[in-house]
Amino acid sequence: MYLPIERPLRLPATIAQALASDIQDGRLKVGDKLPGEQKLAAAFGVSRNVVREAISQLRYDGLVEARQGAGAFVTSPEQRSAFRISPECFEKRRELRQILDLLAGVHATAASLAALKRSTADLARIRKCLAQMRKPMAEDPDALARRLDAEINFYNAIAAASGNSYVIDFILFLNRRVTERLGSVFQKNARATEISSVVLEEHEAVFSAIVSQSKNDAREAARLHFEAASRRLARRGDRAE
Amino acid sequence: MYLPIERPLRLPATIAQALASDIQDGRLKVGDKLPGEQKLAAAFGVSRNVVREAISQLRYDGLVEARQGAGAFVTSPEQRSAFRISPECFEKRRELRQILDLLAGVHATAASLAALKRSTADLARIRKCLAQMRKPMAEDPDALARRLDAEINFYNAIAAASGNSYVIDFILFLNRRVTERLGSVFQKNARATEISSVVLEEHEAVFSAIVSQSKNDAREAARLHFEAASRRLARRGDRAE
DNA sequence: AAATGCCAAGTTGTAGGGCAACTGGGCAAC
DNA sequence: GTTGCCCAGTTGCCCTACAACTTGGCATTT
Repeated sequence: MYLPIERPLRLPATIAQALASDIQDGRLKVGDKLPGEQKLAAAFGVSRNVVREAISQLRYDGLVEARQGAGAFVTSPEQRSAFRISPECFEKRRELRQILDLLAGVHATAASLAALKRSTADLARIRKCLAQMRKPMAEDPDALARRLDAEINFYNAIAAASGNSYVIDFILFLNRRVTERLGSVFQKNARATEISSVVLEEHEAVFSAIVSQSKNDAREAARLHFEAASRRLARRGDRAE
Repeated sequence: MYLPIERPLRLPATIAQALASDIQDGRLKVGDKLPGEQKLAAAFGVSRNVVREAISQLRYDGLVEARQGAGAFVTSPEQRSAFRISPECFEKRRELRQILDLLAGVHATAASLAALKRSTADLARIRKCLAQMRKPMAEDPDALARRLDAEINFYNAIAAASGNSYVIDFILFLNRRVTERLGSVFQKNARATEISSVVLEEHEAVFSAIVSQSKNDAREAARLHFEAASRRLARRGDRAE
């Protein structure tokens, strides 16, 4: 019933964010030297350990580079070692649409690869997810969640069949977050407990293309679904906001 | 002339990798509690601070979740908060091809969006990069590097014109690494100081589609270029390895 | 017996000190 | 001018201590 209460950010994370936004907003430029750990500790009023953990996170993302004996320096954007999408990015609907655009291309690739490489076991798993989506759902509070789960599983299964671990990880990484957020959007116009026949046809088109191993059709079908999803999100946005 | 010598990994990073691979390889399953920080410190023979920094990195990536007073627990893969591609992934040619497949889809999206939204200023920037690629290069040691730079800049400029910050970041994040690695592959058959007319035509097709604002053509042209690049890499692999 | 309140051990979070390893700049000797 | 050295400053690592918190068990109460 109740969600776990939101815990305040720890000190290292707070300081890491502060420093990261200093870099992002240009208050610290590429090549600049960060203040020493002792000075930062004094400035933020925390111990040096906390500052060290904060800088360790920045270094881990490749935002800064620490040279022992010299200091920590802001690195150029090209050498970041991670592509991070923080949870807040999913809040704004505009951001969400941009992420959906990015996802569309990756899902298209995944479907295309899956059409090429799918095993019969892959096919069985995907078919099972599709059957789950076709089935009408009971009208209980979890109906929407289960519907979204079914769609996630379907596309995760397709990604898994692609055999490309980077595509798999990327889709696994984004799918649940995006879908959870989409769910909260849909929930406002609370009537979407069932997958509309239009959407279902989009999914089935992807599946049948994978069955017949036609990679171009699969790519197009996946792309069309996610572009349509993006448009549907925009329309709901027009109505709701 | 000499490259800076390779520095050994710091202790926290080493321990973070050890723990991460324990999770990756299933020695620590989802929901498991990690050994306490003191025990880990004793086991690795380091101080608790080092262990803390290591766990801080894992937590930052969402691999584990630390609850004060309870312990650190392995989280499920879906809630990872970052998509990370470590530098080693670019070493193996097979991995590189998989990354190229992923990139193809994203670049296709970028080109498509760029065709829709490009301003005349965007167009000018992209055109300039294209001209840079057309120009024959002087035969000096840096020729290959400059050639690759020109191709990076071209596709970075297209990404920038897409207006989608996630697409931009993702492409900026991957392009340079992939291209550097491609460069070292090409360098072995040292003769690629100039962009072949075939490849140049692929680039020009992308550009002209963006000029004429035909998003479908742009998407296809970009996809075809990166798929062709992947095939070329595979062929070189056959010869060289 | 069941529910409640409380305590104690264990764990993570933060503080603050200290030393080793290293860097960069200035200075003296050559 | 070049070399070698020293020194202040910085990061990397270690140590101890305490605060904040969780968990499980025990005692108390109902």
